[in-house]
Formats: sequence, structure tokens, C-alpha cells
Amino acid sequence: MLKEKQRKHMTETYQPHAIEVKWQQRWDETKLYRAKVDWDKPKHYALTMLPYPSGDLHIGHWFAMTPSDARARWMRMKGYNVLFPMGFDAFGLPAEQAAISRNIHPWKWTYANIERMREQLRSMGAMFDWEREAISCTPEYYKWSEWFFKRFYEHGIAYRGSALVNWSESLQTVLANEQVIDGKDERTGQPVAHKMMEQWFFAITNYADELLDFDGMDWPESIKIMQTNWIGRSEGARATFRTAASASGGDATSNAEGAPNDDAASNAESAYGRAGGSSPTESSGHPIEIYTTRPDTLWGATFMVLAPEHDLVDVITAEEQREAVEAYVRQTALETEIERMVEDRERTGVFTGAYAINPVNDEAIPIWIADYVMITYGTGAIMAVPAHDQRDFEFARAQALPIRVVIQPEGMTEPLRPDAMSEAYDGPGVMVNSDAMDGSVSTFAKGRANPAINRVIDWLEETGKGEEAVNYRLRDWLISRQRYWGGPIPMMYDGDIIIPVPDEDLPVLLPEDVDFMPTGRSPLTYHEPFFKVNETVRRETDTLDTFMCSSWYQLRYLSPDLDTAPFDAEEAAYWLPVDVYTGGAEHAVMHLLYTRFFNKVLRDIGVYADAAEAMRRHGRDPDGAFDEPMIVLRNQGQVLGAERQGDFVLCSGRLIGGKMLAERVEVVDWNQVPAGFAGVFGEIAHRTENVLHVNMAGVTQFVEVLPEAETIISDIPGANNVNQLRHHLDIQRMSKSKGNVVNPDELVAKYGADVVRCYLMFNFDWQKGGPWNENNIKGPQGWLHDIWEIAAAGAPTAPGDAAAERDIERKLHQTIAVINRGLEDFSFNTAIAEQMKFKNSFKATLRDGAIGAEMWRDVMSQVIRLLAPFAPHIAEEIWARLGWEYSVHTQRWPQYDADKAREEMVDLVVMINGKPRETITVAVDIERERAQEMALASGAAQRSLGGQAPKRTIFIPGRNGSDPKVNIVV
RNA sequence: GCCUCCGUAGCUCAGGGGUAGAGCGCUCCCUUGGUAAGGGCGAGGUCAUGAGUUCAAAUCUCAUCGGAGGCUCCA
Repeated sequence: MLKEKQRKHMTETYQPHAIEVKWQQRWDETKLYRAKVDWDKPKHYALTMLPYPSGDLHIGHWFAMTPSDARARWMRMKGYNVLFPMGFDAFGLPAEQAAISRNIHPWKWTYANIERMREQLRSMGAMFDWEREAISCTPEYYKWSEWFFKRFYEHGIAYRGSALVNWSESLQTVLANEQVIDGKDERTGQPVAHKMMEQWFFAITNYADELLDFDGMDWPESIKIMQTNWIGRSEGARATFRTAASASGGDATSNAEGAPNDDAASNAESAYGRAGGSSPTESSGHPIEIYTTRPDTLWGATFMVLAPEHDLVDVITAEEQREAVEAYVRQTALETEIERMVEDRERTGVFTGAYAINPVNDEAIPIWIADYVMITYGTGAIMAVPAHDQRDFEFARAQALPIRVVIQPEGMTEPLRPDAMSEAYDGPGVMVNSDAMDGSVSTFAKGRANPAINRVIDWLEETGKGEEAVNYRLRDWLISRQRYWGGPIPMMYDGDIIIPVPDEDLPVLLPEDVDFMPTGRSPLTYHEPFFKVNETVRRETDTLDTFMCSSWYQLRYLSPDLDTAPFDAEEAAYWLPVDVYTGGAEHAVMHLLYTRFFNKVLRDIGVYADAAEAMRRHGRDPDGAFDEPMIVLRNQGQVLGAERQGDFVLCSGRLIGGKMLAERVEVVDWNQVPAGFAGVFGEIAHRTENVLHVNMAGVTQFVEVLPEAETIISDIPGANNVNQLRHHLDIQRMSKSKGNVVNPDELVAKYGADVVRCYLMFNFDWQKGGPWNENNIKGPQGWLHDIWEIAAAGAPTAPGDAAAERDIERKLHQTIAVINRGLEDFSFNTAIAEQMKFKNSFKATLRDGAIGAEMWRDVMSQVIRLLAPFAPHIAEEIWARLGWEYSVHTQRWPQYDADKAREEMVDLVVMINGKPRETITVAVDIERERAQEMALASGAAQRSLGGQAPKRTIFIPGRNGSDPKVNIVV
């Protein structure tokens, strides 16, 4: 009976599906992955970006999550108490679009998707603790998003303000700057327009400086650089120009036509004359503040430019210029961001008829408006220094405005002449034409580090003409959206008065009984029971940007069911901060910047106070623990679609005007072209409907397949048609429209989850990604198969060979070292490759009959534990079959032993003039004298020396695995 | 235009001053009682190009070429 069973066990092949489902259930039942606070154990919070419930799990989710899971499992086996939660970022536009186009309520659509994706996520065999699941669209969750909003409002972080915002016509909502890429909406790729609107903002700019500090954060350099660039800190000065009393007043040159075009005079004492001692009175001049990073060029300002949207445009424009100015303003308003950003476009602008007094030299200069000055950056007004700024230079040339050199280039003996310049000079030099500042040395350095800038800033401050200033490219985070499917903003209005919804009334619930009409407006705006609080009070109908929900989800996982606070302080004290965060780099300046900001606000408004107190009670120092939400960040790359060869076709028909009208198309092998074939043949490079673009020896031939044509594809049985012809597909992103998506469910059905996991980890550099190639799945499949076979064969009965066993032990420990390093560095591919290598050695040694039973069991016990994080199901199954205690996933990770990994004998390499010539087997710890002696005595050395003494002998001791060498220079 | 990363076998990738590596693929052979398979042998690389440093460069430096990503009237 027992014998029978034993035999069955021996011959059973690896059948992934049965064991995977079995163990997933067992893990659930035994709550194997439940993570609980345990102050006696070190904690590890591993977090992977939560998915949007779009309907189906994509292979990209597997690629992002399963390696993260392997690493979390490894940490757990190393003795950490690991939290690895999962949830859904469930508010957002696709649900609302589905509601409109398919008449299904967003709740239903979203929940159905979540149900489905939970099952798919389960099939990964990941160690998610599902009891900690958080879903951002539930009232239990968004109650706290609203609560945070109120706290932000109370602390002046959330405010309602009027600003030029990004309006997406296609989405019918405003968007944050971070969600606009190249002037287009990040989601749909549709152009975005600028609109002046009153909206809710978060004052992320208050934190600009702190967000630039990445101290103590182990984040990819590229992300830190992207965030730094996005914040865009620059140093310089602010100065206030005042409008001249009138264009004709003072000594200013009167020129109603616009600006003078006397280029030759531009380097003269003054282009327009000076206002002289009679500077404009306070009442006569409107202050126009400018920001510049080059205060050392203030004396070179020959005109000013305001953004067309600037408040003062209307005020200062002279009557005779009003028509032209207004026309220009209107035209600019119609332009989208994209049109305005096109490079090399003509520099357009209009003179306002007004002049401004340059505070440094009291000179009157004309004020223009032009679209190259952005209202959203700096003060929306610039002093134009055409000699030293390329944009101003181009504008000056286009509008025939004067140019004055105020930095004499370094190393140039002759004075730089404006009329000889073909571009602005922005290099180092000496200040000239700048009154008392002449002679100051300007370098490439920015801010105060530049001596000239430093001196000018001091002077500006002493004379009260300006001051040192720091400017940021970062704008405040626009948080309101004119959409339905988002968290309600807990605010009400009584006329102009803003009334926060009382805490006890939170959450403001999203009404369900709304009509989804394709009007582009949020259903909330015509849902009276929602927005009408009473006769005078109206509720806010805008909703929260979904990025707000995902800015704090790592906190909700701590206690997803808690209804008295956003998170439990005891849990937070133990688990926070997130130790390792993984996800896509596409969130560099969106989610990853927002969540850092959000966390800092929470810290500053005291949301972490209780958690800090709990930390102290447990003897952990809370200092700095809440400065950053995620300590280590790693981004996975992207799995791309596979390259595909197009079908090779023989087409016959008649040629008309360089195009073939084909009556017959046959798919063949490239080498099966009949001799003397007269038609078109080659690979299908592209196909649109029934027109084939055939690559015939490098030349594209067009073939129109006639409706009645015969199509023969021998691989596809039955009658074929033109739609079955496959065209060439380059490596590119996976997308439904390209038909190159890979469905993980199908892969799991075909190979099993463990094989898919291992394939994803093995075949790509995780942080880089790459093209899909299902052929390569055979590698990991064969590996797991072999492990299974080795286990199924059972322990050998013959006694082992001591030397061979020692060799295997050494290799095993060398392997452990590589796996540890691979997991530590997110180099999952190397960790698996090393295990494959070890398996090969072990298998070969087993075949030689050199492994004894005891050794076999010892090696297997370690091999299976090493395998467990990568292929959790098969590891669990083999572990159980070998009779060991449940579960392999709670076992201790094999301990690396450097002594066991050490080689005893190594090859001493004898090199002659740097070229290896011979090897001698020696002890690892061979000393210099002995090694050199042996090398000089070697045949190779004797031959090349020919009795002469060597010029030089260099000994290189072997270290970490490399062989010792002796280089003999002859 | 600027910034970051990267060019190693047919493919996907390790390595990294000291003998050029892995998996897949490929050739040939064996097995056909693990069979939508197994085993064995093997071929295949000027480490993108050029210069420099060194006893020694795939590795370090510089330049060039090529690729990927990001930023871009940022005053």
C-alpha cells in the first residue's frame, strides 16, 4: 500500500494548476499572510502601487507586483515582520466614462472590476494581506480624504483661489499642471486650454524647498532629478519698475508707432533718454514687479514685456495702441498651450504705448506684451535684455528694438557690438555700461555664487530698488475637478462665504441616484438634493483630484476599518514609514511628489502626534520618522509588446499604376519563392484594410487585395481572408489597438503562476523592462521542472563522495550570496540565473552518484527555501512532499556561510605582458613570494624569458572569487 | 537645446582594471517506457567607435556615434 503510494509520488509530473489553487486556499485558511503588529520583531513595510480597477489585470501589473512580492517574502524569511498590503485606487474618469457610454453606474462598474481583479491578483500567489485592503471610493475611505481636506483648509494649505488653470475640453474639467504633458492632457492626449477660474488649491509651493531635500531617501537618481526640475528653484532678484507718467512725459522719446528701431544707436548712452532727476511720483507710476536670475544685466534692459494676461495690460495701454493690444490679447487667449510652446515660432508682440522707468538707471523703456512671457511663471513680467537673453534677442530683432551690451565677454578685447551679434551672449564676462557696477566679474555661476550678481543684489537692497528673490516653477496643486466620480469636497457656500461641512457630518456622500448624461458636466451640478443645502447655502459640486486619494492610502492600510480616525496610531507607530515602495516611474512628478507633500503637511499639522507618542512608549525615536512617506523607492520598467515578423507573401494579379491588384495571395516561407515568380513577394510591413505594404527586397510595394481574391494561409485551416494576414510589428508598448497585449490569465492557465512569475523576474532587467518574448518562458519552466524532478526522484541511496559534496556545498553558499545581493538590489534576474546554475551543477553531481542521502536532504531543504520567494506554490508543494513542516514561507532563510563558500584551490594565472599564458593550481591563500616563484618557474615564463631576468613581476592576489595572477613583464 | 541612464553572444541580460559569463535560441549526436519531452557534445563575442592613463582597459578618463527616458520660451 505504502509502496504503491510511494511509486505514484515518484512518477507524478509537475502540474502547476492543481497545486497552485490548493496552496492559495490553504494560505487563506491559515491566514499565513496576516500581518500584525509585533514589537518584538523588526518591521518591514513593503508597498507596491495600488492598481486602478480598470477591468482586467494587465501583464504590467504582474511585472510590477510579483517581483515586489518575492522581495517582501524574502524579507519575511529573513526574520522581518512584513506588511505587504493591496487595494484599489478606485475613483477616476474611466468609471464615469463607462457610466455615460454604457449606462452602468460607476459603483457597479468599479465594484465588478474590483471583484474580478481580486481574483486575478490572488492567482499571482502574492503574500497580500487582504484584511488590510483599502478601496478609495468607499465612504469609509473618502470620509477621511474629506477630513484631511478640512484640516488642510484650517491650516491654510487648502484655499480657494483664482488662477489661470488648465482646462481640458475633452474631459470637461480642470487639471493640475502635473497632469498636463506637452500642453496635452496626460490621459487622453487632447489639447488643454488656459482659463481663468476660481478653484481649490493645495499650497504645495509652501513646501518647495523641503521637497528639494532628498536627504536620507534611497530613491532613483532619475526621480530625484525629475522632481528637482519640476520644482524648478531659481535664485535671482526682484525689482520694481514703474510706468512713466506718460509716454511723452519726461525725457522719454515719444514714439506712438511703437518703439524706436534705431539699432545703431542702441549701444549709446541711452536708447530712450533718461527720466533724469525727476523720477515719476508715486501716483503717476504703476509698479510692475519683475523677477530675474540675471540682476547683473539690469542695465541692459531696453524694453519690458508683460504676459498678455497681466493685470496691468489694460490699465497702462495707451489709447492709440488699445485696439492692437486688445486684438493681440484675444488672439493669445485662443491659443492652446501647445501652440504657444512651439519652438522657432515667430516672436510676436504688441507695443502698449506705455513706458517704464528702469529703477537702476531711471531710463524709460517701452512696455510690450508678448506671448513668450508666461503669466504663470515669476511675476508675469520681464525686463528684456536682448544682448544677454536669447528670447529677448530674438524678440528685439523681430521687432527692431535696441540691444545694449552690459556684459563684455571674457577673453574678448574689442567691445562687443550689438549689430555684430547673431545671438545673445549669456557667458561670463565683465559688467559694462552699468554705472557704478562696471567692472564686476560675472561668471557661469548662478545666484549669489556669481560675484557680479552678488554685488548687484547687495546694491539693490542697499538702495531699496530691489531684493534677493527665489522663484519656483512649481505651482500650487489644483485639487478640484468638475467631475462626479471623485471624493466630494466638504465645503458649502453662502454667497461668497465659505462654510466647511462640520466634522460630524462627514462624509459628504456622493449621491447614487444621478443621471449620467453626455453633457460633459458633472451630474452633481444638476442634482438639487445634493447641492441645495437650504435656500441660501449651496454645496460644492466639484470633487477631489484622485491623486489626493492616493496620497495617503499607505496610511489607510494600517487600519482600513477604523471609523474614528484615518489610521490607528499604534499601527502607524509600528509600521511607518514605508520601507520599500515599488511602482512605475510615470508618477515621478505626480503621485510621488504629491504623497511626499501630503505627508509633510500631516506631520506639520499634528496628524502623527499620537503615533509619535506611541513610538516613544515602545522605545522608538519618532524624530524624523514622519518626514518622508517612503524611504526606498524603486521603479520597474515596462514590458513591451513582442516584435513580430509579418507574413511572407506571394502575390499575383495585375499591376496598375505601380500598385498590384491581387487575385491571389499566398503565405509561404521566404525561401519558397518559385524561380522566376513574376508577382510581388516579401514580408508584409504594414496593412491597412485590404492594402498590403509588402517589403520586397527593401522596396515597399503596394498590393490591393481584391474582394474576390484567393487568400491561402496554410497555418490557418479553412477559407482564409485578407484580415488574417499578419503585418510586421515593431517592439512597442502593449495596447489593445495594436493587438499585442499579453493576457496574464491565459499565461497562468498555460504555464502556471510560478512559471509566469519566474519568467517575468528572470527575463527582464526589472528596472528596465523590455520586449515580450514568450519563447524564453521555456527557461524558467525547464528550471522549475528540473527542481520538481530532482525532488521527485528522492534522496540517493548510494553514499556520497566527500569532495563532490564539499564542492556542492561551496557552490550552494556562493549561490546564496548572489541571491541575497540580487534581491537586495532588485536584480531578480541574476538571483534566478544563479539558482539555475546551481541546479545544473547539482543535477550533474547527482547523476554522477556523488551525493549522499544526508547531503541531498540538506541541499534540498535550502534549495526549496531559496526558491520559495520566487515560486511560492511549487516550493510549498515540494516542501510538504519532502515531509517538512508547513509552511516553507515561515522558514528561516538559508544563512550564507563565507567559510563554506570559500574556494580551497584556485588557478594561478601566469600572464606575460598582460596576456594570460598558463594556469597552475595552487592554494587560495598563496602568498606573493611563492606565487611569483611558481610563475617564474612555469613553462610559459621560461620560454618568454629565455634565461633573462624579467623587467617586472606583479602579483595580484585573488579576491572575491577571482583567481590570483602573476603578470611578468618581459 | 538641456539633464539622466544605457550600448557585452542571434535574443534577453549578468559582470566590471587582471583567463569573456548565464538562460533561451542555434548545430550535431543519443534517448523514444518522464514524450506538446529528456540527455550529451559544440559553435558563436575587436565587450558601439576613436584616443588617453596603466605592467595590464570590456572595465577608468575624454571625445564621437547610436538608443531609452525626462525637461523645455522657466525670465
